Amino acid sequence: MAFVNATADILSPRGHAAKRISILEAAIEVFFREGYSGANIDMIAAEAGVSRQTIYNHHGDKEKLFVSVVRALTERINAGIFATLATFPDDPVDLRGELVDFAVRLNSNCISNSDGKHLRKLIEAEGRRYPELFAAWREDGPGKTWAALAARLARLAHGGHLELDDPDVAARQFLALINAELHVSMVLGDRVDEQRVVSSATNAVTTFLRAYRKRPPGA
Amino acid sequence: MAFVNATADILSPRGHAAKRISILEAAIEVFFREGYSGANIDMIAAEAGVSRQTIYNHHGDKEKLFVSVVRALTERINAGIFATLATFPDDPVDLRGELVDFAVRLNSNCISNSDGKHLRKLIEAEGRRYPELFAAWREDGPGKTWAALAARLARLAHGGHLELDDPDVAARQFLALINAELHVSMVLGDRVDEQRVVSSATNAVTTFLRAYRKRPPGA
DNA sequence: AATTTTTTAGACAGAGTTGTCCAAAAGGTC
DNA sequence: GACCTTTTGGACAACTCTGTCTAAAAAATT
Repeated sequence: MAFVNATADILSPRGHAAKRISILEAAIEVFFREGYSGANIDMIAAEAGVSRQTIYNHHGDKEKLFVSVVRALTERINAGIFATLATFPDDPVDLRGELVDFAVRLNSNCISNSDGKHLRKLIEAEGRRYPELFAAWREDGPGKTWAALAARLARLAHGGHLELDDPDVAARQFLALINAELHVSMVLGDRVDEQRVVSSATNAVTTFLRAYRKRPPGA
Repeated sequence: MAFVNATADILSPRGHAAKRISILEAAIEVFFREGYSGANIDMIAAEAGVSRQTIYNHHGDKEKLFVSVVRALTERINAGIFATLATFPDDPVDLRGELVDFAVRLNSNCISNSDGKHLRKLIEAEGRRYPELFAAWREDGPGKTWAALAARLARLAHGGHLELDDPDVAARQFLALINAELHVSMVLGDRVDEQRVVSSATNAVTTFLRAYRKRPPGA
């Protein structure tokens, strides 16, 4: 029975579903490298170790495959971001050190890792061609993560560690500062080593705290 | 005489040279919209109001045309950035207000204008395919403009208006903060109205000055 | 082991693209 | 007006890509 079979595939990825995954991974890589127009199904088939027909069986056509790629990336990245946000310092002993550590985690696990690079490029390259798809990304991605980070910062302010006019603005600035020194390298695909991530995060947190750390009332 | 003719064309853009320019403008638009692979010569010819053969006469082939497009954009943008940098406050009466004005000018004239959007997308999409071309951009673009902005900030520090550890870091952070609230909109091609540019610049300068403004020694 | 599902390789038509060629037309120069 | 250069439109071969179709092989299920 085809139906029962398909259900089993979703639950335990072997055989049929294993191919689906390897097709998706290969498609991410090829769309990233070549862009939507430049990518062709044969490249993806070769990279996935699968015949062309199998791709059409699984995903219908090139455009549907592309949509699946974007959805898969968005889900994975969002999961990663929320997992990392859960490690945001709650009631810090060493505010500066803990913020730097958090910034480094956020950067290396979510923003400058391979999923992050892949999705960012697909959005920049094809966002205008698929408005509804990327509008969804925008709400689920930047929209939610900004709000979640703003809530965390607001809590620090409430706990007397920070002094914020507008947590949303502060959240966006925090993210912008974290990437200030890495942006160009990431766009051109240079290797971003851990050391530079740390130094960028350190500089970012230093500036952020100079602007937003609560100062003793008397001094 | 062909040679004399060509020279005249370069000096006064009419006839021959006028076509060259309209081809270049059309190519910018089409490469931006469709990407390198997705763009085709017939689209560019139609948009330029020119026959396909004329494009081949002027630019050789698709790849050479693309290189010309990137060079033209880079030159224009650099000229704009340096012109704007010349308006950086030298000995400010109202530091905050003048920095906000400068940030707004930099953003609307250089970063979020159409050349800026076009070049940014071409770099993101095709940078890895033309390493030497984009390495040149990187040195002429971010490299020089960062250094120039850093020098301006250092002068403000020397004049007693700011307190900087590292002018280079401060310059990159200043640029990052200016775009903190506009980045996503620009990537997806939304209309960025003047009001949001101003509000983003205001927030950026507020934070920047909280971190870097020289404080009276006693307080 | 028999049966059903999935995968494969290859061929294929249809469409699109690049870059060249050519003869006629248009434009500019002396 | 005669001459030279540039532009044009159209035709063209070579190539690439998508998506379909087939029959045979492989894999999974019962």
